[in-house]
Amino acid sequence: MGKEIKRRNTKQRKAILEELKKLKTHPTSYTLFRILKRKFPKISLGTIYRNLNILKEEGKILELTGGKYGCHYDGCTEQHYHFFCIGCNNVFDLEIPVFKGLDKKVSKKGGIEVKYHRLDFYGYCQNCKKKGGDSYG
Amino acid sequence: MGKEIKRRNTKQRKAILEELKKLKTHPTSYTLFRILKRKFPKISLGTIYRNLNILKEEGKILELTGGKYGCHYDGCTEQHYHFFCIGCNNVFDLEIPVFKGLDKKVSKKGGIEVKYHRLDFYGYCQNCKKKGGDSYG
DNA sequence: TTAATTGCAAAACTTTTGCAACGCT
DNA sequence: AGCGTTGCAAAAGTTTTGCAATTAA
Repeated sequence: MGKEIKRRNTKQRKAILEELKKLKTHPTSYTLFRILKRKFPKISLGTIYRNLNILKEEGKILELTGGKYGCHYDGCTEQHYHFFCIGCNNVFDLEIPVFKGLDKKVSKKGGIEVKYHRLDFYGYCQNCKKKGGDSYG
Repeated sequence: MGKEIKRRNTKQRKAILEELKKLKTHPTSYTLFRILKRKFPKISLGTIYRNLNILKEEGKILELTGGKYGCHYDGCTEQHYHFFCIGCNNVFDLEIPVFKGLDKKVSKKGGIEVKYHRLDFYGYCQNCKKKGGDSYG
């Protein structure tokens, strides 16, 4: 409806999206900032945040709200589920089938309008499992 | 292991837990702060945060990391799933059966150690559905 | 050319923390 | 009495924003 903004394809925005598509360990905004600084030494956190919000709005990336601070970002927008390692704080994609039809079922049962769902698993990744044993709790 | 701390049962902590058990719309820390201020006009946000962390550590409440800012808190620690209304920002419990055994299955398949999972639904609640129609998108 | 974007700095917001006074046990 | 807890204020961490300069189209 309102004012359409004509986006430009800046080097910075391109690089952020590219990095997100490449990385398997979905980084936080700050991690992304440190990575991008290698290529753009003067890049600012403001630019990172602005572009993450734009890319999210355009549906090109996913925002994963896993921890208390700092969302993690995912360059793959196909629906899939995630595993959050509580040892190393990394986030991994899981290759388990998506529950299709679940949203509709829940909508009907609850009298609500479910748009999407998110299924997150928490625990220790292969690496942290090896290192920590069960001292982790 | 280390130093066991002997907790005291203060009025403030008791009231916070009580409020959380009572409310169906799981509040954020700040909402809780405003509610508790009615009973304790001088209560501070620091007290809210400290107690939420203690209660969480004691396993008496659940921390729901739904939005970018501000976790929501739930006074019920039985495993269950949640619905986040993207209209009014409230969070509701869902009464759908829990996927038992899912954690084990995913652990095996992924070579990881899943401790628990979280299933969140997003959309419009009964109220917001009525008000907004599909202008919400 | 021109309007979106950047880098920078400051502001806004959430959460934590140091400390003296207070209050459970 | 002893020490965990509170309220307050300041600090730390995350995210947004105003603005002049830059840059993609």
